Amino acid sequence: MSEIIKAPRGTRDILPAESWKWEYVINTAAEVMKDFGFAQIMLPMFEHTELFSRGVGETTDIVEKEMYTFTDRGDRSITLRPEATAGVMRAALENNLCAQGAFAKLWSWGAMFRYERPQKGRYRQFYQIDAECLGIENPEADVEIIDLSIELFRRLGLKNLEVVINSVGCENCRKIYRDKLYEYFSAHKSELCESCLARLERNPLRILDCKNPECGKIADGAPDIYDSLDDDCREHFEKVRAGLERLGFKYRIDKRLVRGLDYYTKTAYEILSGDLGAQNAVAGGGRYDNLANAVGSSVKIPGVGFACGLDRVVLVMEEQACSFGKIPEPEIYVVADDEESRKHAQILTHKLRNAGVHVECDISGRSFKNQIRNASGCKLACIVKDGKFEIRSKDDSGVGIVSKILEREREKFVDIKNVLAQKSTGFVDKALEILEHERDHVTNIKNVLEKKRAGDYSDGIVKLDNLDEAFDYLSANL
RNA sequence: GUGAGUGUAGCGCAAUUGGUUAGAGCUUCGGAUUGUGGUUCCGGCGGUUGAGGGUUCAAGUCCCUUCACUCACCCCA
Repeated sequence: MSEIIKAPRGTRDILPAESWKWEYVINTAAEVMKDFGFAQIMLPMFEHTELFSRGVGETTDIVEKEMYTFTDRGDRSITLRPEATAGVMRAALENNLCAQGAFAKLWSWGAMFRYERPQKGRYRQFYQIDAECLGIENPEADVEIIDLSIELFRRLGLKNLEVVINSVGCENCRKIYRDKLYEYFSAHKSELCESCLARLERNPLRILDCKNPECGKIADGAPDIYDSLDDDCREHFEKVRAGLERLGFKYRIDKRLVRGLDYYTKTAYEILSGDLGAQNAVAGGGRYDNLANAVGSSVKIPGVGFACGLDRVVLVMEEQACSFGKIPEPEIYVVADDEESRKHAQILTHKLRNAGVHVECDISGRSFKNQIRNASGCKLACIVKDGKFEIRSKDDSGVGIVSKILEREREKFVDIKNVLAQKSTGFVDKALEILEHERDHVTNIKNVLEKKRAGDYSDGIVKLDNLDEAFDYLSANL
């Protein structure tokens, strides 16, 4: 027991009980992406370390302490991707997807890796759905990306979401703002928490993000980023806002929203869920106009995109009891009695599956009885016995045996008559007991008869003499 | 990296102030029963109580170490 090797910390197996839900989410995402004109791109899960250290930013937490980095046999420094955007950009540059003013709308999904302490909604190997629009500076691209992410959640049926946006300005604005913040916070050094003191030197914007209430108070009085935005950035932000309003989206502006990755410029946004734990961001994204240059491009390739945490989406959907479509379960269960019947059952199952039907047939050697027990969940059961095929439909259950039950009832009434006639001790109770006991059967008959009145005259049991007939019947009656 | 909580059958749980052979339920498998179809009954499988050490006549229970999980900080999706 204790010797079994376990999955590494922060990783997990998405088991059959869960995986069908994931499939639904990914399929839904694929549909939304198609409707928005985004094409799928599949990327390596590891890249040269430099891509992330330069793209994401040397001073970010991701690069400083969260990357899975190793040296391969060729002495190259390799890193398991901690996020998707840098890789998408790399692929676009390498394959000239944005050459000569062309633009690309790309989406992808897959595993990301970050070395962090796991907790609710956070894993070391986690999954993201990711969409990027490369080569467009126009704010309408920002709006489309935000629209896309909201539409994805709308289709998945998520409730209780909040869209939060901000502008972090371009490189120039940010430099100016950064200096202002540095000046401001330097004057309050003694009141800042330990980590904020470190942030002051490296990235004062992060202090705005601090959840420490003391730091929060000081941050409240900090200079406003909007006073540092130049005309272009301000106009861009206004246009994004106007676009969102045009589409009827509600959003909140949060001046403290600072994305943790250095490449963001201008638009930054997050979609938060109230039904997650402390890790309440279900998606996040924004614009990154100088990522391309950071990873070595000589031409400027602007971009906007977002990433959505799949693990968290599934978590929230479960929390909110959202639909994941249909649970995959067999439409037909083929039950076999003896060795000879098992052979027929096997062939019939094979033929039905050839025809694209989800069929189950026992392969473990279960008893006839247990096979039937298992079949009871299916819409149709085909029982193979003595070379004959008997098909029973779940919906019509019991229809074929009405007469048998009625006969039984008649016997019961005779019993009651006898009991009453004897007038022994407690005879009334005994008679009532018999009637009570049979009440279920009576309502069963009632249901069956009502079905018949509704026009359903099949008796629920179809007897067929050979395999081909059984196949034809089953194919036609799904 | 820091803090708190939890580890007992495949799953979710129980076991008196430390006291006999660690128990039922669900699942699974087999049998009986019926209207051969979600019923009911009987039975089988299933455990080094996360691991290691200590205290004790005696440890699932107390102490230490370690590992894992969970939640939170940090940060993010």
